[in-house]
Amino acid sequence: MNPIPEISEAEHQVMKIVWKDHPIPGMEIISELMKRTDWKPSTIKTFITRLMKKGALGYEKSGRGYSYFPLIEETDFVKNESRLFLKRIFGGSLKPMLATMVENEDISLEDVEELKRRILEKKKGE
Amino acid sequence: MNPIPEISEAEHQVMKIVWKDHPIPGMEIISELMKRTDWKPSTIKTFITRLMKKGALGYEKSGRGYSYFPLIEETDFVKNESRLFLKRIFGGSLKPMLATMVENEDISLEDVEELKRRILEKKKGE
DNA sequence: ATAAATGGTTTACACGTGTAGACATAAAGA
DNA sequence: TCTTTATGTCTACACGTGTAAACCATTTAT
Repeated sequence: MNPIPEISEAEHQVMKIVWKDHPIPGMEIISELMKRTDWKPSTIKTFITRLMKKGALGYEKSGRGYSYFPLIEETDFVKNESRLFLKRIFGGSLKPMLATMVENEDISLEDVEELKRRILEKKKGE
Repeated sequence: MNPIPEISEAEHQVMKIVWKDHPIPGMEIISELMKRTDWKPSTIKTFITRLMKKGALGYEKSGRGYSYFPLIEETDFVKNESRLFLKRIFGGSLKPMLATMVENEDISLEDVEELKRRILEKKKGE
């Protein structure tokens, strides 16, 4: 996986649309985002341009304009952000992070059982 | 807990020093941070000032200058950042987040057992 | 009392980000 | 073909952040 570029919050909104469905025409990105936000079309265009400059989006001709597609995988992005968060707030150690999350968010015993299964699965594969 | 102000990455470094030991003289914050970073004293002073403006640090006279202490709890900050992260990257749901973390970071079965104990403890207290 | 040192306050500047208008170009309709 | 319309590019600006020098006040040593 290529190094993930820095993606700002607003840009992330754009990426989420593109990850969901691509290649997607610029026009559709805009109308999709205008449902959820009160950004003007020019604002969204700026974000798309910036994402292309950052190497996060690629494009291809389609109809009157372009269609866009992701150049970075959502899973890679999520993995990267998670690592950064873990490092930034918990010095990189998972345990205190899990403790905090469990302390403050809703989680059931079944969820933990599932987690256990996952870990077993993973260890088996190694 | 009062609403947590936005604290930038560099400012967070300052907060970590102050959380560890307070009230702490400005001078000590500076020498402590100069060990870990290559920030100039003026840079660190800027961060301290901004944190005071944001209501994250308080101060009291001590010796020739001031000593500083946190106005927000580290646990509140961590809780807040965790929520924001969860919301931003995982739409607020804990389960996919845990799955990702477990998938990509090292975690042992014992850790999960401990997690289970914690949850039981918490549920008991409710 | 003056000078030096120590630490706090003001000012500065570049870069990313949120925000968006103005401008250009190409396609489509009259 | 000429005008309208849709879509992409350029320019703009304020605010936060990283970065730091310059300046000022207060204490301490000479």
